[in-house]
Amino acid sequence: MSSTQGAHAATQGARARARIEVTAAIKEEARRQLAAQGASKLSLRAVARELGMASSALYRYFPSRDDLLTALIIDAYDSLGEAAETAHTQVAGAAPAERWIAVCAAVRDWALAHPHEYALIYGSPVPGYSAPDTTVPAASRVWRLLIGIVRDAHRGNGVAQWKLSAEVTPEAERMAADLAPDLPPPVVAVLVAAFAQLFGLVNFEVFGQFHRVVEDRQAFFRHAAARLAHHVGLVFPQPTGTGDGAIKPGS
Amino acid sequence: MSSTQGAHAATQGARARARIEVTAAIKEEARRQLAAQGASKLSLRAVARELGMASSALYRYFPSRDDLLTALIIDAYDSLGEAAETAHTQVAGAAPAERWIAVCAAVRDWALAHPHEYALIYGSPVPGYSAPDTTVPAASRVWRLLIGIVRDAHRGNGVAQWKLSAEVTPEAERMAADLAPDLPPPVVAVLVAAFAQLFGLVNFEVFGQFHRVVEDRQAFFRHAAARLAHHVGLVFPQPTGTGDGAIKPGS
DNA sequence: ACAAAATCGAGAGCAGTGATCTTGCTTTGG
DNA sequence: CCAAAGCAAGATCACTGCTCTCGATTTTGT
Repeated sequence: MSSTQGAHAATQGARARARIEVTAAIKEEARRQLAAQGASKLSLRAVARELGMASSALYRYFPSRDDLLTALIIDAYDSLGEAAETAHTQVAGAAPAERWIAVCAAVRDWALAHPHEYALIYGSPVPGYSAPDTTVPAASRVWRLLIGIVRDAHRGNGVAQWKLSAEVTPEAERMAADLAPDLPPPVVAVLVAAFAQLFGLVNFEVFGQFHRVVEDRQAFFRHAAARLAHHVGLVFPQPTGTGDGAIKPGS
Repeated sequence: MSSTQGAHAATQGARARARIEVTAAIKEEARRQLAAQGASKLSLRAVARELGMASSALYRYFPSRDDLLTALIIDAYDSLGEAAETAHTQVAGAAPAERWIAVCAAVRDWALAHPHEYALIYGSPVPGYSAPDTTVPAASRVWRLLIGIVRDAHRGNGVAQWKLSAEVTPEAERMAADLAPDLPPPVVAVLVAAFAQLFGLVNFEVFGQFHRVVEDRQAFFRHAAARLAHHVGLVFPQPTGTGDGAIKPGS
């Protein structure tokens, strides 16, 4: 039928190829409805209607509505991860603190551009259950990115001075062993917290909690992200001065 | 019918009294279903069924399902605010930093005890739109609490040393004028960010994002809340030492 | 190459949902 | 005491997720 019956379509029968095409079309339309009306109004029947097929036919591709949603969740994680990675590679040469901020800003930008998909992955889980383990690899891309930045800083000299009188708790050691065995446990603990706090900032902005509170949200976020970077120990290359960040809490 | 028909029920006719009783019963049953299955599975018909009334009768009390939800949202904000305030008064005499941590812990505890109600107010907005302005007063109770703590610290001597080379941005001045004119703008800016970051931590924990990452979440949260307190400038009364917090980033 | 097996699309149908409308009944208030 | 307003119930509409069956097509085994 279509003109795509070229020479390189030999991988498995034409039926398998049609299957992934239809699957992609379903996800595409679903994503459109998701972006338009949100996850709660995503309707299998409406997707089928828009695609000109019977609603029952959809169940050949996704066993249930929740399965469609988890597929969209994985895609959203990947989309966010890719956006973050792209932003990161574009500032690959910069200091770790700059890279940290760039990645944070990329996360924020993506979230603001795709609020409903963001809500799908970092808002409240839609029906009430948590996503299956298949989402884990896609979800950890941003994790890896930020951990890598701190690791680079730790190896190189962009590193923080962490004169840590901070106790090495057993929990911090556990997390460090799991996530980044080459980093000092207190740094890992702070990093994990910073990760959650980053998404707290994005959450408040995307979900309108900053309405009538913060106006220049771009600048506000940048400052907060910079403080977060400073918090995990990343220092900014200072043109003049002590080499410390702009904000210096404590005595 | 009930035994509550005492002498002080003279306020308005018995019909008005029945109305608020039925309204309360509806909200109670709705809250039960909400806690049991989450907001997406909250069904008007099921509530009516459980209450032994026709589904259409419910619309005399709540014009739509969303109106019921917003009523629950306001209640949830109030419940959280009350829990936080109770926790705060119980440590009224303590140092600001201790009180800060107590309030943060109360927020976390409440969220873990009422995950679905928490998701209603700090997760992604259920249908896709943000709650109307009627929720604002109830929502700001925790805000006021934390601002008050920092204000107390600023007035008293539990205060932070904020040797702020931090620039006073116009946005920070705006927020300070709106939220706490008596506080230095940079403190207000950091406070607002800390607020969002606090709920980022709670979000990750309630929504399972810390699964297989953080195990001893109680201790982890306490440390993070302490760092947040330190971040907004609150210092801990140190038995011995410099008077600084346990964690000292920067040079 | 041909039959058997797996896959697919469509339709009908079930149980459930939010919301509206009409019809009587009860309480209220002049 | 009787009209007016508030209330509950039933029927109904348009919609949802999901299951099942039944032909038609494709793939696969021999």
